[in-house]
Amino acid sequence: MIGKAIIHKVDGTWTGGLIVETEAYLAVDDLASHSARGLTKSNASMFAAAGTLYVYPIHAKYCMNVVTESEGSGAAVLLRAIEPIWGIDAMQIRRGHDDIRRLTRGPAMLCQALQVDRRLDGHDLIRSKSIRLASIADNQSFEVDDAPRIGISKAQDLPLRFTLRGSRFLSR
DNA sequence: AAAAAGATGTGCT
DNA sequence: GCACATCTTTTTC
Repeated sequence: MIGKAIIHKVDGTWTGGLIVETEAYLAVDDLASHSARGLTKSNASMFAAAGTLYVYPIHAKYCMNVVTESEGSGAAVLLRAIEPIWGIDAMQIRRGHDDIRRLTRGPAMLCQALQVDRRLDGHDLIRSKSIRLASIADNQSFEVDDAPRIGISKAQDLPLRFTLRGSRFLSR
């Protein structure tokens, strides 16, 4: 998913950018994953079909994930940071910062900049007209680094954090 | 019913 | 670098 784009349209204005940092949460043998203890009302969309948006609340903020496996599996990729490209002025207003590097440098910052909240949970990122994944560089290759995931207390050894090498827009 | 934990961010030192 | 605001979900009593 590194090198793809995420875009969201609100009131006719698109915001979004290039995905530069993600973390994978697995369907099996991953105690840090929300799917680890089975399907509940709050994590239901993580068990939907690949391409579904899973938005969950954390510490009075939101984070967004892309479901990555077949319906019923429970695997998803957390979008942690993007390089801002579209609607930078709108994102600056939503975030309350002019500094481009402080707009989308973390999963909750990203959701605030793109105005993503729980109403979008369960949306189809492939077919939606307003929030979707996009390819902007089909013939370009990207160098990706991996490392342990950030901010979790279980399964800290798994190298499931992925970053675009050399990006200036990573969360840490 | 009550309390704690959580895939976080900010502000202050 | 550390404390803490803030709120939903999950766990405990």
